[in-house]
Amino acid sequence: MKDPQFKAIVWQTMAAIPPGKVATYGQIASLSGYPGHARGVGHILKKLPPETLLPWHRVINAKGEIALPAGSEGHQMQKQRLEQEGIHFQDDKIRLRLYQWDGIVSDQTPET
DNA sequence: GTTGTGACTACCA
DNA sequence: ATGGTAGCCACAA
Repeated sequence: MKDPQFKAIVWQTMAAIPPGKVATYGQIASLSGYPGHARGVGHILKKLPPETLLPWHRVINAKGEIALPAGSEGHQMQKQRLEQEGIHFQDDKIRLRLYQWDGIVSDQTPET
């Protein structure tokens, strides 16, 4: 679809992620009203300016890890920020995945 | 205009 | 459980 609002909505959804919690691209897309558009979200994040105030670091892939290439600038920063928010990592993978805010649905933890 | 690429996912083998 | 494939979208050339 060609919804010019897509980007804006994604931004809002992303901004709604509370500290200490993270969401996957797919969740962002779904919550934004566009299920299945995870990739679009990813691209939008990439397009975000470095000085953005959006909590882009709280967005991770479905595997529970940082989507950015390991070793890249963003990857390191994101990991650092997440740990700063109290999110525990385990071999570059997030252990706690809490998708739950504003009374919105929650996701189960794979593995557990 | 089409083609290719990418901070993704879900599904099937 | 791991690996390959197809579907999605936005953007650059």
